[in-house]
Amino acid sequence: MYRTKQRHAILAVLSGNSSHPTAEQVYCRIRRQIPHISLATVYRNLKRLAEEGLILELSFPDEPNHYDPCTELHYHFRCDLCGWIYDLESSQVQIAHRLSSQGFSVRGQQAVFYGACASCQTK
Amino acid sequence: MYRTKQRHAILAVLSGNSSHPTAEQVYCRIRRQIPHISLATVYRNLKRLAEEGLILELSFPDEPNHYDPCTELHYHFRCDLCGWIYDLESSQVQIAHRLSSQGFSVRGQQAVFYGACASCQTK
DNA sequence: ATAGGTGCAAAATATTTGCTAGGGC
DNA sequence: GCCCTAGCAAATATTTTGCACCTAT
Repeated sequence: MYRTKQRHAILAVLSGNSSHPTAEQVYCRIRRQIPHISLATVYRNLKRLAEEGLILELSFPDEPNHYDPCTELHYHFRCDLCGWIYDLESSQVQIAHRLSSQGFSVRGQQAVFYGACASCQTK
Repeated sequence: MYRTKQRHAILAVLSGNSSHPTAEQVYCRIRRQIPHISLATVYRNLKRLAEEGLILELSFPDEPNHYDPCTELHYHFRCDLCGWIYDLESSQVQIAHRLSSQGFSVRGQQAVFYGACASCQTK
C-alpha cells in the first residue's frame, strides 16, 4: 500500500490528540509541515482511512464530519455551546443518567451501527 | 404557535411510517397533497421540529440527514448496501453481538449524546 | 516503469437564507 | 392588522471529482 507523507501526517494529527478534528482542522495543522498540501487530499485520505477502518467518521447535524482515531465502540457527548466532543465510557449502561449527575445537560442522543443487513448479504 | 398545513403534513408523513426519510423524501411524499410546497419549507420545518424536540435529526456519513419521529433513546442499524435504517431495542446492552447472531454484519458504530457540558452551563 | 496519489480547479450535493407575498390568529 | 411562515431563487457550506503531473515501489 502507498504510504505517502500526506497520509502519514494526517494519521499523526489524528492520533496525537483527542480533539476529534474536522477535515478543515486537520488541514490547518498539516499545513505547518506540508504547506502545499491540498484540502482535497485531506478529504480523500480521511475518507479512505475510514473505509479501511483505521479511523472513525463521525457525523453530526449542523456540523461538518469529525474524525476519531479510536475505532473501539464508545460514546460521545457533544456540547451545543462550545462544540467540544467528549469521549465517554462505553461500559456505562445508563449513560444519560450518569451524565446528568456529572453536570452535563442532555438534550438528545443517537446511536448508530453500520454494516450489511441480513437480506442484503444473501443477495 | 403557528400551525400551517405544511407543518402538519410533514409531521404526518414522519409519524405515519418507520422509514426514517430524508428531507427530499418527505418533500416527494408531501407534493402529492400540496403540489406547490417548497423544498426549503420542508427543510425549515424539519429543522424547527428537531429544535423543538418533536423529532430527531439523524446524521450519517455520506448521507443526507434522516428524520425520526421517535425521540426516545434508541439505536439504529444502517445497511451499507440497501441504505435501510432499522430501529433497534435500546434495552439490549451488547447490541453488536446480538446483531451478528441475527444476521447483521457490523462494520462500525457510533453513539452520540447532545446537550450542554458542565463548563458551558456555568458561563 | 508503472500504478496509484497529489494538487488545483471545477463540480456536485445538501442545506440555508433574503425577500416578497400570503395565511393564521 | 400584525406577525410568522411559505415559496422562490440565490447563496453558502461541505465534500467529491477530473485531469495533468509527480512519487513510491
